[in-house]
Amino acid sequence: MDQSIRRRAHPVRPMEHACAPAAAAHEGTFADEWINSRRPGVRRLSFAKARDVVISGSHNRCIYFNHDGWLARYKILHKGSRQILDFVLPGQVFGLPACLFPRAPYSIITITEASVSAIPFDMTDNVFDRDPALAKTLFWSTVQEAAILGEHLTGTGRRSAYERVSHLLLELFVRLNTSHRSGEMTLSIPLTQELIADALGLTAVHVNRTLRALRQDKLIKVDGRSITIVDFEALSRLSDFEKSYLGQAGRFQPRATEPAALGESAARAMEPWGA
Amino acid sequence: MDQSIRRRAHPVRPMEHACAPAAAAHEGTFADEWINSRRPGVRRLSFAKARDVVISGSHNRCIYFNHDGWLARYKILHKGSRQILDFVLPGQVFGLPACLFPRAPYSIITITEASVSAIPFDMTDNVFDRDPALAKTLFWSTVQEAAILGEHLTGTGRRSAYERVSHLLLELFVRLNTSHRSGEMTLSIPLTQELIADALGLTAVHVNRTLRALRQDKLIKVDGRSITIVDFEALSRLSDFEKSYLGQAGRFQPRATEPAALGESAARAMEPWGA
DNA sequence: CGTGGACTTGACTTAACTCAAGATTAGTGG
DNA sequence: CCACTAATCTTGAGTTAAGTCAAGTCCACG
Repeated sequence: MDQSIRRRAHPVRPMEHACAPAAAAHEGTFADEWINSRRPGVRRLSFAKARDVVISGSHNRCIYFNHDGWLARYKILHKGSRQILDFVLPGQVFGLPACLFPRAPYSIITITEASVSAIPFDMTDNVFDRDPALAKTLFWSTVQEAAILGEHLTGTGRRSAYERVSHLLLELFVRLNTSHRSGEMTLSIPLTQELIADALGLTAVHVNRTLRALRQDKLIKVDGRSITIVDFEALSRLSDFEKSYLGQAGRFQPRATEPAALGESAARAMEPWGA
Repeated sequence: MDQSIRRRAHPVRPMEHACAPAAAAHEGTFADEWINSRRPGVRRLSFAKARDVVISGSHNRCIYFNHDGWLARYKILHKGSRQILDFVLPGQVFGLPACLFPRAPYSIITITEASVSAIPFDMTDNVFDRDPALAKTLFWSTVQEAAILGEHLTGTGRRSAYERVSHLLLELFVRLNTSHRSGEMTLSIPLTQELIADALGLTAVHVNRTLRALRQDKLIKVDGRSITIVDFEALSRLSDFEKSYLGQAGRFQPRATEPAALGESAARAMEPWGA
């Protein structure tokens, strides 16, 4: 049966996708404290939906920590088409290349409302010596980013639309850590079909048809902006999904509002360096 | 011929080298000395053409420094198709993810004969403290890799075949530093049309037709394996080429056999950290 | 000097795109 | 809370860029 015409039981608002209730701006989360303890001068910022945080071609003096929103790294070509390189999920660091290169190689836009910490960053003041923990985190996040980009490149280069959409859903599923909640195979994502299309190098129209096909093949269910993975195994097989490229965690911190989890996850993020 | 069979023909010779006894060539170049002075235990290895140096899914205990060959990072999908993520040029470091992840996210194969240095690498022994220079180099090379992957992703996702081929040629031109030699717009590349196709997410047949079109449009000239850029400006414009994503150098070291150049370039590679 | 790899080209197919028009849904102000 | 508007989603019909299949040619090299 066609899931798309089912009425949604619960209206979904953007912030609810974002893994955390919107914290009051001044009410510092644990992540704030952690960051502040190492880097004075950190500012907390709130962005509305669809705001550019980093603009391609410009130079930045901050890197950012995303607390609770979704963002997208993207490029625009002269013909006007957009390629989304990757989505930035809660707990991820972003904006590093805009600091390292004289001109940021891509823009970063908010997909939902987002509150982020802007962390002053200057490579010339020898971060590697002064703050090795930060350096390691940045290193690790860059390594992860490269792995994800490689996987996305493989997708746009060699996978069919059907495979690409499947792969993206599985990737998001794993990165959102939903796996914990055992049987729960439903993910709530704030992505429009157009965003999905731009991430996969397809058109929105074709993503629509592809989702329909996946529904009809009983591999997924769609209910508004929430998607249920019906047959994880089949999707993995058909799309060559192998989650190891996502690393242990896939992100730096699972919940902005769960101090314990942060500590745990930060430790895990550092693990490769024996921290 | 059936493609899946042809693809399977990629020689896969598990290396007995993995940080094992040095194979050959004791005449160390300057690069050797430089690397050795910081990392004892470095071994010089020689690879024939079409040998896998890193195999997807395996774990490594070495990173590699490429002295003089060309290599390609690639993935194979279950249908047998191959996506080349990027080419490794002389002077580049590679193989880091195979050390950091339990399973290497991609394979790396030699395109030409190549002599490389295998550098024992263990994240758990706190490289960041013990050898900050190496850490910085690895960081920088990863940042560069991510930028290049992002550009390639944009290509396969949103550019036409015509644009992709143009863009690749310009990228290689810039990365090979040929720009120095003023008017000289000819580059000699060891790539078959099949390799180009696999890097761009196209078929070899279509790359062939595309090159013909570029020739007919008087944008390039092709003479065997050497290609001349006839109209750099036009190619840049049509393919949205903007070289800044390649960073200053694009690589760590221009020539393994040019000590002076190495020092110069290594310094430039470190520059972002004020080294 | 012949054999396999790389390159060419033609004829045909197809996955994905484009255009277009409705149907739903979400967001806004009154 | 409703009405209005703008996104977003959906589907059909026709187009096209790129793929597939096939049959050569041109070599480099053992």
